[in-house]
Amino acid sequence: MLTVEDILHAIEDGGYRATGSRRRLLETLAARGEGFTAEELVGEVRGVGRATVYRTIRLLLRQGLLCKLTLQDGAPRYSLSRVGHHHHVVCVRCGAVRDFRQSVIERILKDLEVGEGSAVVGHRIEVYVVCPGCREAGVATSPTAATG
Amino acid sequence: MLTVEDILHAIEDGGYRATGSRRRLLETLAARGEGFTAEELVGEVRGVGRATVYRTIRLLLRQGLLCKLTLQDGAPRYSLSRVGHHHHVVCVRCGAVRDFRQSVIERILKDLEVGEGSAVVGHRIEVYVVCPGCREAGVATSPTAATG
DNA sequence: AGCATGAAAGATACTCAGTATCAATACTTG
DNA sequence: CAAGTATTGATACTGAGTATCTTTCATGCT
Ligand SMILES: [Zn+2]
Ligand SMILES: [Zn+2]
Ligand SMILES: [Zn+2]
Ligand SMILES: [Zn+2]
Repeated sequence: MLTVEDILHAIEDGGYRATGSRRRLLETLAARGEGFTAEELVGEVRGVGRATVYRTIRLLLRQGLLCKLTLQDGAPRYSLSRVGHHHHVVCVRCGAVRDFRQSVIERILKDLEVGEGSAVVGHRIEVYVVCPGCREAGVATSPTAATG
Repeated sequence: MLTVEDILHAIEDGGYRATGSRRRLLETLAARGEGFTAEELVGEVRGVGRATVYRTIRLLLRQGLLCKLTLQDGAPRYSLSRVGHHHHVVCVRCGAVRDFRQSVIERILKDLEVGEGSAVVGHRIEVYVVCPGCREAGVATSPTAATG
């Protein structure tokens, strides 16, 4: 997992400035690490405005330093990125995020290109779970809703 | 693919009424079929209010008659559902949607449960493409952005 | 250290997607 | 047809994010 300093360096390498606001934001963000909303950040980091929070998120997304993922209902959520292509396992209760990668799946999705006549330009995979902690604490989960 | 009558019957079977607004909405929606936004529907169906369009969308989603999918940037899009669990291939240019299913992937994602200690409650897979039509008409595509 | 310059920040207004409220209307059933 | 409930429309509102515009900060130069 990337550290605050790693990220600030990456920002500078991209030709942007490592400012105080960005540092404070990154520290807040790193303290959460796995799974948070933009508004949570806005609420938690003090002395940094809403617009700056969103601008920084956009910057980090562009640099590939942050992941934007989608809950079952479409609600957005962010997670610090690890290097390289990967996907996410998200707890539908607490929003905790875990990364994963399965080269088999990558190969299968790449092969879709052939049967399709279309150029594949990307994909998204999200796996929704109830994590062990939430399972203990919680009531019964409704089964997989029709995703399609 | 489901017809308007199929869907109206399913609505009635769910204990809801097959009203004129719902019929008109479904006809507009079926004419598009593959890939549209809620606001496009609002604009295209006449004599049906915004709130009703969104309410009907929500109803159809609950009944599994409609799919809500997510573009690369997180923008929402809808598509008439086919029966059973499946995923989507979406053109990033025109928004056309094609369904697909790969039992291999289903099995792999189910196995994640084991390595995870968590109960898998669902997943989402979206494959982003430039469809043949758009590829002809268009400029060069930027390669897969960091999805993670 | 002092200053010029452009990047970044703050405030605010705005857009887009979707929900809540509530009075008016349309279905259904007796 | 009347009563009662589901549905609708209008409108206001929330949540997520962007645009604009003025002020402030970081940098590099002297
Ligand atoms: Zn992948
Ligand atoms: Zn579908
Ligand atoms: Zn699946
Ligand atoms: Zn990630």
